[in-house]
Amino acid sequence: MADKKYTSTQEQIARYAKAMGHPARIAILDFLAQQKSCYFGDIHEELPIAKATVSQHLKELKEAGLIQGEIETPKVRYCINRENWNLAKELLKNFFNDCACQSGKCNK
Amino acid sequence: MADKKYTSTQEQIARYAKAMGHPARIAILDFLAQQKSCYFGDIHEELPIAKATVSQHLKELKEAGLIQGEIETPKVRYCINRENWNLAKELLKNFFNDCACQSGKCNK
DNA sequence: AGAATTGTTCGTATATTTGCGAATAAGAAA
DNA sequence: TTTCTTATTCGCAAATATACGAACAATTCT
Repeated sequence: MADKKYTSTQEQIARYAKAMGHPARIAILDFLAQQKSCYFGDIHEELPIAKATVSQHLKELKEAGLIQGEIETPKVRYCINRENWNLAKELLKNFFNDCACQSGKCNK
Repeated sequence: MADKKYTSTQEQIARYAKAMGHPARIAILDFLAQQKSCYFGDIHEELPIAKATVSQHLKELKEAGLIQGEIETPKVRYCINRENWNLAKELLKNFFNDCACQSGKCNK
């Protein structure tokens, strides 16, 4: 059981999943996905948390690659990072589809 | 921005995502999905972590509903919880598909 | 009964996450 | 220049998560 590591695919899936592992971040992604607005202020208004916390969640999503932000003085515009969004989508789709459950071979 | 909450769908997606937010847990799900075996010992052999830690990860996956376990003395058999697995799959599929990116309306 | 096998639980240490208010930065407006 | 708006960063506290070895529990084997 020693010196085993995880595959890079497993690491990547876990990374995206972790970024999505908080309701506030899902709400942010939902909001950006709907294109209601891309500005920090509007995102903040949508959430029940302080702006410092919103900023932190945005940072995590950005570091995971799911969103990107650019300054549009005096505001900051965020949006879905399309490329990585689709990558995450694919990885998760395959992850779920590769289960034997799909072919009815799952015990129980 | 006060007294807003998250939708139950957002909470549920975040819950599944959080459970999947660690490489070890993805590896466990991969392993169970492939039906290579369902026994604790075999899962443990596959991972670079102590059995106490494996047990903990399994507990989290079980609490999130993604797997289930039953004693098969003297071993313990784990397997994917098919119903919730498919639910997670659907929720995530919709989550990713509902993005305006999909229709090419995503800015940038 | 005693020993071996299989996993879980306990106790503990360390690291990360979540959250907030206050302080800060940077450009726009007065 | 001072002030206002907008958002990030800092400093801190509290809660969770991650990981391990040792102790336990439950059953089987000798």
